[in-house]
Amino acid sequence: MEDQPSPPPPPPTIQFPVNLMKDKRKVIDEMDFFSDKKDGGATAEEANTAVHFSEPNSMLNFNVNTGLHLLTAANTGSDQSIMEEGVSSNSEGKRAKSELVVLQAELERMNSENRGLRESLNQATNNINNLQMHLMTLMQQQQQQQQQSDHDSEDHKNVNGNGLMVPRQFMDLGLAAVGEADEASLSTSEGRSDQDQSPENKVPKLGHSPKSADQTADATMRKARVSVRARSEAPMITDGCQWRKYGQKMAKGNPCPRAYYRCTMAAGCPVRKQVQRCAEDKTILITTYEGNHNHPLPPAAMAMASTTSSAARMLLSGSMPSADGLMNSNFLARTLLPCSSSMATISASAPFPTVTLDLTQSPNPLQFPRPSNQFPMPFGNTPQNIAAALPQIFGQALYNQSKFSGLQMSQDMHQGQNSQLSDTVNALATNPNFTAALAAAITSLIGGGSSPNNGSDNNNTDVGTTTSNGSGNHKLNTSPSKLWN
DNA sequence: CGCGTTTGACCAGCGC
DNA sequence: GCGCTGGTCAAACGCG
Repeated sequence: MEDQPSPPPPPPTIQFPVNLMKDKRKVIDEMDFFSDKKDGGATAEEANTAVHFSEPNSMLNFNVNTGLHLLTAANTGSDQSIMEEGVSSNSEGKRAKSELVVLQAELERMNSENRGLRESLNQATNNINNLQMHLMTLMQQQQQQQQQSDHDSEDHKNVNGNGLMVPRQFMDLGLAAVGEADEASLSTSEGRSDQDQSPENKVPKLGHSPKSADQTADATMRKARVSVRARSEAPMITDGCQWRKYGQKMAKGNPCPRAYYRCTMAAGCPVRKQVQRCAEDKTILITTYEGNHNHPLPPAAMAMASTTSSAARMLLSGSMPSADGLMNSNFLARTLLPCSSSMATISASAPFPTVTLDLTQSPNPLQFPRPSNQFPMPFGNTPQNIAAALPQIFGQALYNQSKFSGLQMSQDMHQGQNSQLSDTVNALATNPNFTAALAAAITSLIGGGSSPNNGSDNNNTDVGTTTSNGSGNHKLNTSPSKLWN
């Protein structure tokens, strides 16, 4: 795929730079800095940035200082030019020129600051990714150990008695290539259909030969859904994909119509989503995803795909007909957010098994020490960004959950056997890096989500989408009332 | 004129 | 079989 270029225009497939570049509020702020006369605002912004990311301050300062240095140089130059102009007798022209030079210097300074901030953003993003990868690595190591023990116990099968579920299948799922490899791994390399899909674990009416197992897996995956609840006044959340609306229906029991969208990033992509406002609280936007993308995805979309596929897999793998076998939401919640609960719930009573990620709840349960300000960058504060960033936070967690749930089932919830896993989870949960990053991100998301100002249409920042994504969303934005009635 | 949205029609599944 | 509901299709429409 296209590696992200870093030219000034926002790369079409990368979320964060797009956010940064397109966040109009940010631009306005910068404009304010500009007009306010340099130091005040910019310094505050930089300071906040440094605090937020707990990045090596030196690095940030270095970046910023670079900008300031350039500014200083520019100013120096301007001073010189002013001095030179001063030799001439035309004071009016001199003043005008000096103003122009000052403005140019300001512009240059702002550009430098933008560069610095962008670099900070990239660093923060990398840090987040690194943390996720680190977490993944730990999980996989843990999982491999668990596998081995399970494998040993398999030799003495039924010693454990239950042998309900073998978590192995979860392990092989790579998060790295969620996009296209997602489906591939799902249908091919996992080889899960034969083992994992033991009759009692299968989704009803599915499962035959290995070949058909692929198809059934797809079909099943398409049945599994991930629902995201987020407060947003925008008609649709932006999640990194391009969507085309193909229908709208009035759903029973809800005065708000339900809109149907199809992924248009690739021909034949089976992914669909439904967007509907909550009947009780119309500020809550419920977006339900279904299916797996059959094409490469931008990072933001990959995150969402990760979420959906992970959730689907979780459902699939734990897919016993009964709900109780499927989900132990307490465990899931605990796994997901050790300091919170009930942000992720799973419903088996729905027509299709559905994972619901609820971002509408108060951030209070999160007791992480949070940065003084919100994570400013990768996910700005907008509802769209919230939704876009959400899977990045939860996708991994859900993915882990899927493994945990499988483990849990396989071990029949014996705490003794889970202790190792719990230790890992606890270790991760108490890892300052992990918790700080997670907390900052989540609090940012939730805090932003509940912010009343965020739903304004000008927040249609096309988070991480290809630039043309705006077209669909934009049009919807122009007539949000349609979805509201 | 192309593309995306709108919207009524159509179809399938389900319960009675 | 009938009606209800959810989901999809496709012609009409609107916008840039």
